[in-house]
Amino acid sequence: MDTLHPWDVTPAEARVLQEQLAGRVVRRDETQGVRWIAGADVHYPQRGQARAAAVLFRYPELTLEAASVVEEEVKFPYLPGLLSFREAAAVAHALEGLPRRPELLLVDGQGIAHPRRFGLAAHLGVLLDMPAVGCAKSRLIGAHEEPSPEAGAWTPLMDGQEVIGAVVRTRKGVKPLFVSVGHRVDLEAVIRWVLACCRGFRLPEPCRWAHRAAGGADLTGRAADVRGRRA
DNA sequence: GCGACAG
DNA sequence: ATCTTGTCGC
Repeated sequence: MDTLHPWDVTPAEARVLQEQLAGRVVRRDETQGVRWIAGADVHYPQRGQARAAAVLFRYPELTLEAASVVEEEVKFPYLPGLLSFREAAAVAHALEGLPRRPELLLVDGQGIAHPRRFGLAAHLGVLLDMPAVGCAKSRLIGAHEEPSPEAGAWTPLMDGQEVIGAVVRTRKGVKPLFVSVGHRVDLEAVIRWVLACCRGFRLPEPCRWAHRAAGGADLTGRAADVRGRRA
C-alpha cells in the first residue's frame, strides 16, 4: 500500500496522480455476500495532528466487532479536491489495526463525485484494493434536485450529463448524504449499502461509530468481541 | 476577477 | 475539521 505512489507531493503533483489513478477505479459491483463492513473517519485533536479511526461491523447484524485508532502527524493541508492526500494514509494505518480485513469500506468523504473522479473513498479503495463507498455529509461538486423528504428518497448527482453519485435521504426530513462509487461497487449498490447500514440516524452505523472513535470516544466494551470474551 | 469548496 | 450552550422542534 505504501508503493502505489509517493505521499510527499505538492498539490500540483497530487492532482496529476489523481488523474492517473482515477483510471484504476472499478465501477462494477463486487460486494455480493459481504459480511464484514468497516467505517472510517478522521479527527484533528490539534493542528498538524490527525487521529484516524476504523471500526469493523458484522453484516447484516450490524454489530460492532472491533475498533482501531491511530494518531499521526499530518503535513498536507486541507485543500478542496485533495482531501485524500491529507487523510488516506492515516485511515489506511487505522484499518491495518483491525483484527480482520473488511470486505467493504464506508468512507466519510466523496468517491468519484470529485473533479478528477478520485475522492478519498476512491483513493482508499484503489490503494487497498477494497470495495469502497463514498459517504459525504455535504457536496463537493455536482448539481442535483432535492430528494423528497421521506427516508430512502434519492436523486442523481450530475456533473454535466454524467451521473457521478446520488443525493440520498437516509432519514425523514434530514439533510441528505452525498454518496458515490469509491471502488468495486456501482451506484445502485452504493445506495443500497448506505441505506442498509442506517439504523434510524442520518449516518450509516459504521460512519457514526468511526466518527465517535476518531473524536476520542472509547469504544472498548461496546465491541461485540470484547463483550463475548467477558461473558 | 468572482464565487465555490469533502474534511 | 475546529471555536462552543442553550435551545427549538418532533
